[in-house]
Amino acid sequence: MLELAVLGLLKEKPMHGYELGQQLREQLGPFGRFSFGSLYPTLKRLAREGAVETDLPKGETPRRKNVYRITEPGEALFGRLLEESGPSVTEERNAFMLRLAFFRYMKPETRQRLLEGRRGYLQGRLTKMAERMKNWKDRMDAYSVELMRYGVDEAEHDIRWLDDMLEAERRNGNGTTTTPAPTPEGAH
Amino acid sequence: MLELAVLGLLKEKPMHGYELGQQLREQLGPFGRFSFGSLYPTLKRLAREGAVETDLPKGETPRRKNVYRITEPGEALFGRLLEESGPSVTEERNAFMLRLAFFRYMKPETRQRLLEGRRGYLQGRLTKMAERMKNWKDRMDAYSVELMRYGVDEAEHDIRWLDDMLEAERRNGNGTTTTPAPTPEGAH
DNA sequence: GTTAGCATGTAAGGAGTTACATGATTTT
DNA sequence: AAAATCATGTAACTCCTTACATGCTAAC
Repeated sequence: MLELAVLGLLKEKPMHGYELGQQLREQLGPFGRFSFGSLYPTLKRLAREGAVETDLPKGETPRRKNVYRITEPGEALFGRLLEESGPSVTEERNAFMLRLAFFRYMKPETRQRLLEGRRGYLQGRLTKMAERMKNWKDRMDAYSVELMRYGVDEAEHDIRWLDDMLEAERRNGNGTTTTPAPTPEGAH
Repeated sequence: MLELAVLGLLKEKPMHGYELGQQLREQLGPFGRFSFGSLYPTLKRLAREGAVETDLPKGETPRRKNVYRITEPGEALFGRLLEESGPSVTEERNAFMLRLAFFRYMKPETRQRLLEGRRGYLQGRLTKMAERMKNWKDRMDAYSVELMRYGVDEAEHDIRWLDDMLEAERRNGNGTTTTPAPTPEGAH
């Protein structure tokens, strides 16, 4: 999570830790909040692994602004983290939203896979919730009902939203790159 | 988090671990997903601490359905966890939503405090995002823009939603009953 | 000249996951 | 009788937070 976010932000431009922390808050907003207590160790680890590097003279103890930039192995790692998306990515909102922030770096088919994956997950939740609403002999209190209603509304809203994004994906050359699959669907 | 959820669910009725797991998924839906790998140890810990109990003969090795029920110390703990809400509760959606699921157990003033707290937090985010949108000389790609738009829309939607709930709180006697009661079911 | 924010870091620990392991019961 | 799902549990581990500690730099 943090690793992916850090690498993604460093892809845009080299930054020092504190600035990265600010960018994390600004850009990802509520979808992924990290403290400096995890950010700095993550940067050091990535540096140790060679995924990022800083321009320190030699064995200098840096202090005051260590600017990191992503390396080629780091780019490769970023790519792997971005593509390797298990079910957690479609099921956890924050994980999905973080990926969305880096959609521009994805292959069109990965984007589509993710969008459809999340859509499917939400559709499934919606079905389950509808069932649950029907046989709500469950004496639910007003607040639980409200919580459930919120969940249903959000799922419906997000499905529409995902559909819009999927359509936009299709409009913007999806056929230019891969996806040779004919898939003879009827007219639109 | 899990502790609070478990105690809250056991307040409604005694359950065994597996059933608790199902209820967690059903009732809390996407706002808080827990695995059995954390649920069982949590139950054992709560039992050790005396917050929940099961009706085991003596030192029997249970296996197959251990029904737990909340104890008085457990109720007290639940109450404490519910009231002791730091900024994380207003800032983290899942934490807030979990509280909402147990709103009926809260004092009206706690409910109001929480609703207003979250409203304030969202309002603050909205202001920051608006600023950021204005000076978006930041060349943001379409996906990041979409992510930001989603965040703004959601915040605005949630603020309206919270306002509705706050008004409903005010309408329903703010000083009448301290517990709207979970429907006392006369059945056995 | 002192408060606020910038900048970096570490240690201890909390809270949960994944993966594994086992066996009973129900459904097909 | 096989497969699914019910039911419980443990061990190792991941990831991140909290709290602490330090010192610089800008603003008031």
